Amino acid sequence: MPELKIESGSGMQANVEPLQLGKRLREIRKSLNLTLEEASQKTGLARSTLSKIENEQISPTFTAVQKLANGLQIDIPQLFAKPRTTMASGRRVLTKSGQGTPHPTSTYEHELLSTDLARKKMVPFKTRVRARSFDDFDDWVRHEGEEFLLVLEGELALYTEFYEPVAMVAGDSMYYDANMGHALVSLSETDALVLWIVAR
Amino acid sequence: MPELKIESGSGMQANVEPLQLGKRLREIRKSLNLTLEEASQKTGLARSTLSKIENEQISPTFTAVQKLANGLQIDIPQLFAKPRTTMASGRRVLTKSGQGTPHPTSTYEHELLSTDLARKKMVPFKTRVRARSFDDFDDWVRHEGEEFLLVLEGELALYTEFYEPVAMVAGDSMYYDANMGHALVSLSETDALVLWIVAR
DNA sequence: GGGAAATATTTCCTATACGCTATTTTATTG
DNA sequence: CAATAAAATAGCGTATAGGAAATATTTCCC
Repeated sequence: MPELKIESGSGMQANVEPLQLGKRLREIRKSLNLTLEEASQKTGLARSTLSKIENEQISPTFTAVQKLANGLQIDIPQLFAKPRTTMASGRRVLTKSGQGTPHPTSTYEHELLSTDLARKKMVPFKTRVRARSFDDFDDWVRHEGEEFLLVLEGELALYTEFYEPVAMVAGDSMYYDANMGHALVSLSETDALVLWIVAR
Repeated sequence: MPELKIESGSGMQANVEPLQLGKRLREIRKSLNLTLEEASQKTGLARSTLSKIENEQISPTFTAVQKLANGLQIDIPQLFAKPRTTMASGRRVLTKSGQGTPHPTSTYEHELLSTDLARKKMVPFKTRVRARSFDDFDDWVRHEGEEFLLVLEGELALYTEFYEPVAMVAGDSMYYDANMGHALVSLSETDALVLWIVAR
């Protein structure tokens, strides 16, 4: 399959230079290896209509754009946005079980599940919360961003600033604003295991 | 690769819900303290046209949208983007095991682990990949953002566009750019269970 | 509340987007 | 290279977006 090409010279404001929607759409369709006929099936728009849009012979209505976005699985802001410079396209990092980068602290034992994290949107950990860790709990953790956690093993309590603490068992998950003070303590005799993801 | 058509209601897609462009535009115009007449002057579109667009009586062409964006000094991606306002400080959402919002498709069974997801940075799923789902695999999934996944149960293969497929077992995790085509298939006789997080 | 000014909506006409079918162009195969 | 298939484009009728002016609605005085 062909490489997804990314425009380089698009200005940041859409009004500065007139965003070549048709060209963009053609590139996307090509990168998906679709013919006009196939794209037509997926989007519900006629072959000829797609052709005209791509050749900038007509200016699609917003409903047409919606059908396009839905059918080709592209989201609309992305369609109009200037190309972002993120992680190089085609990158992936596999972490085999237990092979993450260790990161121990007194209460927790973090295992970083993805390297090269500077440019990423999320930072995934697998964290072992030591048994009976309540004594070590003195102050809230608090930082920018949002967190998601899923209990993999054991039982623990999540303390959060504006709420009562909540007990969690394997399978339970929590999503919260990391600016709100938070802390995890194990309730069980054995360690608890948690998947922990932080987004900036 | 075998034949199958693409699900349009996968829930990971950004544009499943209608997106009320007209309502949005009216809000913007009001917030700028502009009358239809003034907006008309700035955009070059007729009063009546603006009115119809705001009342969703017509679907503006892309050229009309460009004029609007130009005249009112808004950039187009922003116009279509969902409200990016971060979650109100101090918020949290607990999801007990098995109590997420179900979201079934032909190959996968998604359980959404956090409600009110539009404003969040991450969208967490727990996904059951049906046993022997290989036959259903037709085309890459591809969208804006980055994904992290952790295998909770079973064995499966992650196919990614620029690499060889990789086999994963419980405890293995993967971080990748979602613009790169990707697809998960189960290798085992039983279903596989995966934690899946998408960041925009 | 009545009247006038400001603002928004509706009407009607013209311009153009969209779909169907025909035609041209590009790719494939012997 | 010819013949054929596949894909993209063009032509034309119909549906709908866009603009000018008329009508309706709201706002603001007194």
